Amino acid sequence: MTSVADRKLDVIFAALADPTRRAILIMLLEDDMAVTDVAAPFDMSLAAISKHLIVLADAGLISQEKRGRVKWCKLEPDAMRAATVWIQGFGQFDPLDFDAFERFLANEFPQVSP
Amino acid sequence: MTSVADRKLDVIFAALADPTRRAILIMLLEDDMAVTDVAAPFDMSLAAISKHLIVLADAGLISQEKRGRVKWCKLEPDAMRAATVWIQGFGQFDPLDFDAFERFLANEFPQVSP
DNA sequence: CCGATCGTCAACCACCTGGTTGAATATGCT
DNA sequence: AGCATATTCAACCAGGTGGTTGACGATCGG
Repeated sequence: MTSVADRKLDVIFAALADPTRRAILIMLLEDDMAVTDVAAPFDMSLAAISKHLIVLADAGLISQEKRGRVKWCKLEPDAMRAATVWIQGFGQFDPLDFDAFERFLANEFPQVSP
Repeated sequence: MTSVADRKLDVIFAALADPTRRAILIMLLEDDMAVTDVAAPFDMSLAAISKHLIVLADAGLISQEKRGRVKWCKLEPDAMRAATVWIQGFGQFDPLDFDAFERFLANEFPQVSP
Protein backbone atom coordinates (compact mmCIF):
# COMPACT_ATOMS: atom_id res chain seq x y z
CA MET A 1 0.00 0.00 0.00
CA THR A 2 3.06 2.22 0.03
CA SER A 3 2.78 4.43 -3.02
CA VAL A 4 5.47 5.37 -5.47
CA ALA A 5 5.42 8.91 -4.15
CA ASP A 6 5.96 7.47 -0.71
CA ARG A 7 9.07 5.61 -1.72
CA LYS A 8 10.36 8.69 -3.53
CA LEU A 9 9.95 10.72 -0.35
CA ASP A 10 11.74 7.99 1.59
CA VAL A 11 14.91 8.37 -0.46
CA ILE A 12 14.71 12.16 -0.65
CA PHE A 13 14.38 12.62 3.10
CA ALA A 14 16.97 9.92 3.76
CA ALA A 15 19.37 11.72 1.42
CA LEU A 16 18.78 14.98 3.27
CA ALA A 17 19.36 13.34 6.65
CA ASP A 18 23.13 13.60 6.43
CA PRO A 19 25.13 16.78 7.08
CA THR A 20 27.77 15.95 4.47
CA ARG A 21 25.13 15.55 1.79
CA ARG A 22 23.34 18.75 2.80
CA ALA A 23 26.66 20.57 2.67
CA ILE A 24 27.26 19.19 -0.81
CA LEU A 25 23.86 20.48 -1.94
CA ILE A 26 24.71 23.91 -0.54
CA MET A 27 28.03 23.87 -2.41
CA LEU A 28 26.22 22.98 -5.63
CA LEU A 29 24.01 26.04 -5.21
CA GLU A 30 27.02 28.04 -6.31
CA ASP A 31 27.85 26.10 -9.44
CA ASP A 32 28.16 22.66 -11.00
CA MET A 33 31.19 20.78 -9.67
CA ALA A 34 33.38 17.79 -10.44
CA VAL A 35 33.46 14.95 -7.91
CA THR A 36 37.04 15.70 -6.86
CA ASP A 37 36.23 19.35 -6.25
CA VAL A 38 33.16 18.41 -4.24
CA ALA A 39 35.34 16.17 -2.09
CA ALA A 40 38.11 18.73 -1.53
CA PRO A 41 36.79 20.51 1.61
CA PHE A 42 35.82 17.30 3.39
CA ASP A 43 38.03 15.28 5.70
CA MET A 44 36.90 12.06 4.06
CA SER A 45 37.99 9.77 1.27
CA LEU A 46 37.02 10.44 -2.32
CA ALA A 47 35.22 7.10 -2.42
CA ALA A 48 33.03 8.16 0.49
CA ILE A 49 32.07 11.39 -1.27
CA SER A 50 31.43 9.45 -4.46
CA LYS A 51 28.97 7.27 -2.56
CA HIS A 52 27.26 10.32 -1.06
CA LEU A 53 26.85 11.73 -4.56
CA ILE A 54 25.27 8.49 -5.73
CA VAL A 55 22.79 8.70 -2.86
CA LEU A 56 21.93 12.26 -3.87
CA ALA A 57 21.58 11.23 -7.52
CA ASP A 58 19.37 8.25 -6.64
CA ALA A 59 17.13 10.64 -4.76
CA GLY A 60 17.01 12.87 -7.83
CA LEU A 61 18.46 15.78 -5.89
CA ILE A 62 21.39 16.06 -8.25
CA SER A 63 22.26 14.79 -11.72
CA GLN A 64 25.66 13.56 -12.81
CA GLU A 65 26.99 13.87 -16.32
CA LYS A 66 30.32 12.46 -17.34
CA ARG A 67 32.33 14.52 -19.79
CA GLY A 68 35.69 12.96 -20.43
CA ARG A 69 37.29 11.91 -17.16
CA VAL A 70 35.25 14.37 -15.19
CA LYS A 71 31.81 13.68 -13.78
CA TRP A 72 29.93 16.91 -13.32
CA CYS A 73 27.39 17.23 -10.53
CA LYS A 74 24.44 19.54 -10.95
CA LEU A 75 21.72 20.49 -8.52
CA GLU A 76 18.23 19.26 -9.48
CA PRO A 77 15.75 21.26 -7.43
CA ASP A 78 12.65 19.41 -8.60
CA ALA A 79 13.20 16.50 -6.21
CA MET A 80 13.39 18.86 -3.28
CA ARG A 81 10.09 20.32 -4.38
CA ALA A 82 8.43 16.94 -3.67
CA ALA A 83 9.67 17.11 -0.10
CA THR A 84 8.49 20.69 0.25
CA VAL A 85 5.06 19.82 -1.06
CA TRP A 86 4.74 17.05 1.49
CA ILE A 87 5.84 19.26 4.37
CA GLN A 88 3.60 22.11 3.30
CA GLY A 89 0.70 19.68 3.35
CA PHE A 90 0.76 20.30 7.05
CA GLY A 91 0.05 23.92 6.29
CA GLN A 92 0.22 24.95 9.88
CA PHE A 93 2.95 27.52 9.61
CA ASP A 94 4.31 30.23 7.41
CA PRO A 95 6.40 28.74 4.63
CA LEU A 96 9.43 30.94 5.18
CA ASP A 97 9.45 32.27 8.68
CA PHE A 98 13.09 32.74 9.62
CA ASP A 99 12.17 34.40 12.87
CA ALA A 100 10.25 31.30 13.84
CA PHE A 101 13.28 29.21 12.97
CA GLU A 102 15.54 31.35 15.12
CA ARG A 103 13.08 31.06 17.97
CA PHE A 104 12.96 27.32 17.44
CA LEU A 105 16.72 27.00 17.73
CA ALA A 106 16.88 29.31 20.73
CA ASN A 107 14.17 27.42 22.57
CA GLU A 108 15.50 24.02 21.70
CA PHE A 109 19.12 24.63 22.66
CA PRO A 110 19.32 27.50 25.12
CA GLN A 111 22.57 26.16 26.56
CA VAL A 112 24.53 26.41 23.30
CA SER A 113 26.13 29.77 22.67
CA PRO A 114 28.20 30.30 19.51
CA MET B 1 32.67 20.55 13.34
CA THR B 2 29.01 19.79 12.83
CA SER B 3 26.78 22.40 14.40
CA VAL B 4 23.81 21.90 16.68
CA ALA B 5 21.43 22.88 13.89
CA ASP B 6 23.11 20.23 11.77
CA ARG B 7 22.46 17.41 14.17
CA LYS B 8 18.91 18.61 14.72
CA LEU B 9 18.24 18.50 10.99
CA ASP B 10 19.84 15.05 10.80
CA VAL B 11 17.30 13.56 13.15
CA ILE B 12 14.37 15.50 11.71
CA PHE B 13 15.03 14.39 8.13
CA ALA B 14 15.84 10.85 9.25
CA ALA B 15 12.55 10.73 11.13
CA LEU B 16 10.71 11.91 8.02
CA ALA B 17 12.44 9.30 5.84
CA ASP B 18 10.03 6.53 6.79
CA PRO B 19 6.52 6.12 5.39
CA THR B 20 5.10 4.75 8.63
CA ARG B 21 6.34 7.75 10.56
CA ARG B 22 5.05 10.20 7.95
CA ALA B 23 1.66 8.47 8.11
CA ILE B 24 1.67 8.81 11.88
CA LEU B 25 2.35 12.54 11.59
CA ILE B 26 -0.56 12.89 9.18
CA MET B 27 -2.81 11.03 11.59
CA LEU B 28 -1.75 13.34 14.39
CA LEU B 29 -2.81 16.34 12.30
CA GLU B 30 -6.37 15.37 13.12
CA ASP B 31 -5.98 15.09 16.87
CA ASP B 32 -3.78 13.89 19.72
CA MET B 33 -3.76 10.10 20.00
CA ALA B 34 -2.82 7.33 22.40
CA VAL B 35 -0.04 4.95 21.34
CA THR B 36 -2.45 2.03 20.94
CA ASP B 37 -4.73 4.07 18.70
CA VAL B 38 -1.81 5.23 16.59
CA ALA B 39 -0.81 1.61 16.11
CA ALA B 40 -4.29 0.34 15.22
CA PRO B 41 -4.27 0.92 11.42
CA PHE B 42 -0.78 -0.51 10.91
CA ASP B 43 0.05 -4.14 10.20
CA MET B 44 2.87 -4.04 12.69
CA SER B 45 3.45 -4.78 16.37
CA LEU B 46 2.71 -2.24 19.06
CA ALA B 47 6.37 -2.31 20.07
CA ALA B 48 7.40 -1.29 16.55
CA ILE B 49 5.01 1.67 16.58
CA SER B 50 6.20 2.60 20.05
CA LYS B 51 9.75 2.77 18.68
CA HIS B 52 8.64 4.89 15.71
CA LEU B 53 6.99 7.30 18.14
CA ILE B 54 10.21 7.55 20.13
CA VAL B 55 12.08 8.43 16.93
CA LEU B 56 9.51 11.14 16.19
CA ALA B 57 9.73 12.45 19.75
CA ASP B 58 13.54 12.50 19.67
CA ALA B 59 13.32 14.58 16.50
CA GLY B 60 10.97 16.97 18.28
CA LEU B 61 8.24 16.31 15.71
CA ILE B 62 5.85 15.09 18.40
CA SER B 63 5.63 15.25 22.17
CA GLN B 64 4.41 12.46 24.43
CA GLU B 65 2.65 12.97 27.72
CA LYS B 66 1.63 10.08 29.94
CA ARG B 67 -1.68 10.44 31.76
CA GLY B 68 -2.50 7.34 33.72
CA ARG B 69 -1.93 4.27 31.57
CA VAL B 70 -2.28 6.23 28.39
CA LYS B 71 0.56 8.03 26.65
CA TRP B 72 -0.78 10.81 24.48
CA CYS B 73 1.04 11.82 21.32
CA LYS B 74 0.82 15.39 20.07
CA LEU B 75 2.13 16.96 16.89
CA GLU B 76 4.87 19.56 17.40
CA PRO B 77 5.07 21.57 14.19
CA ASP B 78 8.10 23.66 15.16
CA ALA B 79 10.58 20.90 14.31
CA MET B 80 9.09 20.55 10.85
CA ARG B 81 9.48 24.27 10.42
CA ALA B 82 13.26 23.85 10.68
CA ALA B 83 13.20 21.35 7.83
CA THR B 84 11.02 23.63 5.72
CA VAL B 85 13.29 26.58 6.24
CA TRP B 86 16.33 24.55 5.23
CA ILE B 87 14.71 23.25 2.07
CA GLN B 88 13.30 26.58 1.03
CA GLY B 89 16.68 28.16 1.65
CA PHE B 90 17.40 27.00 -1.87
CA GLY B 91 15.24 29.88 -2.91
CA GLN B 92 13.19 28.30 -5.63
CA PHE B 93 9.85 29.31 -4.18
CA ASP B 94 9.79 32.53 -2.22
CA PRO B 95 11.89 35.65 -1.86
CA LEU B 96 14.57 35.17 0.76
CA ASP B 97 15.74 36.98 3.78
CA PHE B 98 19.34 36.68 2.62
CA ASP B 99 20.76 37.93 5.86
CA ALA B 100 19.09 35.17 7.83
CA PHE B 101 19.98 32.66 5.16
CA GLU B 102 23.68 33.50 5.37
CA ARG B 103 23.54 33.13 9.13
CA PHE B 104 21.79 29.82 8.64
CA LEU B 105 24.43 28.55 6.20
CA ALA B 106 27.25 29.60 8.51
CA ASN B 107 25.63 27.67 11.32
CA GLU B 108 24.83 24.71 9.11
CA PHE B 109 28.35 23.96 7.93
CA PRO B 110 31.01 26.29 9.28
CA GLN B 111 34.06 24.72 7.69
CA VAL B 112 33.00 25.17 4.06
CA SER B 113 31.64 28.67 4.52
CA PRO B 114 33.53 31.45 2.74
C1' DC C 1 -7.89 -8.45 44.84
C1' DC C 2 -8.26 -9.99 39.87
C1' DG C 3 -8.04 -9.70 35.37
C1' DA C 4 -7.69 -6.85 31.40
C1' DT C 5 -5.39 -3.02 29.15
C1' DC C 6 -1.40 0.24 28.03
C1' DG C 7 3.04 0.59 26.89
C1' DT C 8 7.99 -0.47 27.32
C1' DC C 9 12.03 -3.47 27.76
C1' DA C 10 15.30 -6.91 26.24
C1' DA C 11 17.05 -9.98 23.23
C1' DC C 12 17.42 -11.19 18.75
C1' DC C 13 17.47 -10.91 13.62
C1' DA C 14 18.28 -9.25 8.73
C1' DC C 15 19.51 -5.56 6.42
C1' DC C 16 21.24 -0.79 5.59
C1' DT C 17 24.69 2.99 6.23
C1' DG C 18 28.81 5.50 6.30
C1' DG C 19 33.24 4.97 6.41
C1' DT C 20 37.94 2.72 5.20
C1' DT C 21 41.62 0.78 1.90
C1' DG C 22 43.58 -0.98 -2.28
C1' DA C 23 42.98 -2.28 -6.87
C1' DA C 24 40.88 -1.29 -11.26
C1' DT C 25 39.16 1.47 -15.17
C1' DA C 26 39.01 5.33 -18.10
C1' DT C 27 40.57 9.41 -19.84
C1' DG C 28 43.92 13.20 -20.72
C1' DC C 29 48.73 15.11 -21.33
C1' DT C 30 53.27 15.25 -23.20
C1' DA D 1 53.82 4.95 -25.30
C1' DG D 2 53.80 6.14 -20.63
C1' DC D 3 52.44 8.56 -16.74
C1' DA D 4 49.13 11.32 -14.17
C1' DT D 5 44.42 12.36 -13.04
C1' DA D 6 39.39 11.28 -12.20
C1' DT D 7 36.33 8.15 -10.51
C1' DT D 8 34.54 3.79 -9.31
C1' DC D 9 34.66 -1.02 -7.59
C1' DA D 10 35.14 -4.60 -4.14
C1' DA D 11 35.81 -6.19 0.17
C1' DC D 12 35.48 -5.20 4.66
C1' DC D 13 34.03 -3.19 9.19
C1' DA D 14 31.36 -0.93 13.07
C1' DG D 15 27.30 0.67 14.21
C1' DG D 16 22.42 1.89 13.18
C1' DT D 17 17.54 0.67 11.74
C1' DG D 18 13.18 -1.62 11.52
C1' DG D 19 11.03 -5.41 12.65
C1' DT D 20 9.79 -9.61 15.73
C1' DT D 21 8.53 -12.06 20.21
C1' DG D 22 7.89 -12.70 25.06
C1' DA D 23 8.20 -11.02 29.57
C1' DC D 24 7.35 -7.22 32.44
C1' DG D 25 5.57 -3.06 35.28
C1' DA D 26 1.87 0.13 35.77
C1' DT D 27 -2.74 1.37 35.85
C1' DC D 28 -7.71 0.93 35.42
C1' DG D 29 -12.36 -1.26 36.22
C1' DG D 30 -15.31 -4.41 38.67
